[in-house]
Amino acid sequence: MNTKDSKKDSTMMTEEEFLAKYDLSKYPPKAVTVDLLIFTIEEGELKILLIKRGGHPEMGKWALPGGFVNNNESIDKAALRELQEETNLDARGWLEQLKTYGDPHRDPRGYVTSVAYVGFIPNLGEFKAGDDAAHAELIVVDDILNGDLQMAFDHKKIVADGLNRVRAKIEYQTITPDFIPKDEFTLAELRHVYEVVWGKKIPAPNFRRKVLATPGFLIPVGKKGASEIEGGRLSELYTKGDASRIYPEMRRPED
Amino acid sequence: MNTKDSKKDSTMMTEEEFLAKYDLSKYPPKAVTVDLLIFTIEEGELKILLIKRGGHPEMGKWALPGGFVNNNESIDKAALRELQEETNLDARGWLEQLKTYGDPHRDPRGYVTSVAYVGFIPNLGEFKAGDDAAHAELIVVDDILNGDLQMAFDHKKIVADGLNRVRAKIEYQTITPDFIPKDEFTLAELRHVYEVVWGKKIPAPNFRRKVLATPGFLIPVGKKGASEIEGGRLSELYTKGDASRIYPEMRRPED
DNA sequence: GTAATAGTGTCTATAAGACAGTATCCG
DNA sequence: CGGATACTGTCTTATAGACACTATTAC
Repeated sequence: MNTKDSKKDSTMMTEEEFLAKYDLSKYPPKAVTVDLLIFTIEEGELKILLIKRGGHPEMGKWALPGGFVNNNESIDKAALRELQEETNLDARGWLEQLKTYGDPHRDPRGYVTSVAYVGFIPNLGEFKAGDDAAHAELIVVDDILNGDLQMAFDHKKIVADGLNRVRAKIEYQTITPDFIPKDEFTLAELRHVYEVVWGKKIPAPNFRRKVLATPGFLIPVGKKGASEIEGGRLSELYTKGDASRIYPEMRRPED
Repeated sequence: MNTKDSKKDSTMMTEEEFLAKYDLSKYPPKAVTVDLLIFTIEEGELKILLIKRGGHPEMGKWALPGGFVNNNESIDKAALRELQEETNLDARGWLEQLKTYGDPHRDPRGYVTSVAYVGFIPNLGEFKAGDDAAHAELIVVDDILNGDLQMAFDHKKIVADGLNRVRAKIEYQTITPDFIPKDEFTLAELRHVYEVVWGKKIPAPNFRRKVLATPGFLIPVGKKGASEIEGGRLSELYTKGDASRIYPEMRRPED
């Protein structure tokens, strides 16, 4: 680490240029926001929390909830704060960074850099009533991607990216129990999460074999629980275990 | 899409408040940078391009190459531009967004939001000589993570995240041919890429079976090529096919 | 009883791990 | 020829797909 040497080597850039290059004030400042993709399952359908824009631009169109990152908080922290404001819930379930979108033309007001987060909150319908949530609604994801719903900015693309992430993530991470609004659940309820997220039916016996063969995924409670739908045999209840990976991955049906 | 209705529903926020909330000038501007994690294989070792900092802060420590995002370019475009400046190469191989790091305290000069990109450039040693590359060097990744090399800011953490991404990515994406500096290559050379990135030995016969069983991964050229190392039988040459996924994934040895 | 769902068992196909044995090259 | 690497074949084990069959519940 001989800094003297490294300075002398700098034939292609003087120290002055180096400092100028790293002077924050000389470089174009940008707005940094977080956008939240909050998935939930309601009435057997995969939905996402959207807000109908009341101001311009893009007035009347649907947008992802979110807001600006303050100077005294990390981006992750800003995402959790916005989540709390939008849903009245602390981070239950699961929340992680998806991707950052930045382009001169995605917002007409200026260069907005927006860091998108994906999350999953069970039972969201009961809780959404935050300050900012006046216009908030749960919208069926399929209607966003394949319907004629008007989405603001590039938010339709972000929803598509987020859905891909969730669908891929549940193949190898044991996060699906967090998508169920109860601590104790049946295998049918867990299977239902996979079926709704993937939009595919899964053969029950093979699903059972796979999840029970993954050590630490599920812990049997020893009690029987009622099926959600009437009729049929009572089923065993399970809790989430401490394993985080499913290996080999859970396979997603093809068609 | 009745905008009149949605305005009337807005009991918790007036239109004025809404506009104020979305006025860019009222929110804290931040510097946005891109950081590049450029991996390469040189002399059988996995290395990454680093720059020894000639200015303060963190003078004398090693940092990821990168720079500020201009107002007339997207973040992706800025990453490609910096790549060109640092390596004198257009985007060969593979480059994708990794993650965004933003925290009030990660840079002492102010709130710097930095969008990290991971990439892989074969044969980098021959090309790195860009304007900004005066202090650039290829550093063995293991020395960064497990050695006593001094890294600036949170860049050690970013390198760790990037390595995990690359290691996971080559399990299911057919990007490894891009890590070889030739269009026509042998199976041993491809296997070598996996072994260096994972830091694990792979049984050759099983590797061969797996990659050849993946349709569209490799196309036999019909010629024989010399092994890199002296001695031994000549091997068949292959080109990259048009498949992008390996399914089921290539498994990474455990120990 | 019937209808409906939970759970078991099994047969088959696919894929991975391990490794012996053969082929082809260099010197 | 020997040494080295490329390639083939095969046996075993693990896992997935398909699906028949039994068990337990509500009515």
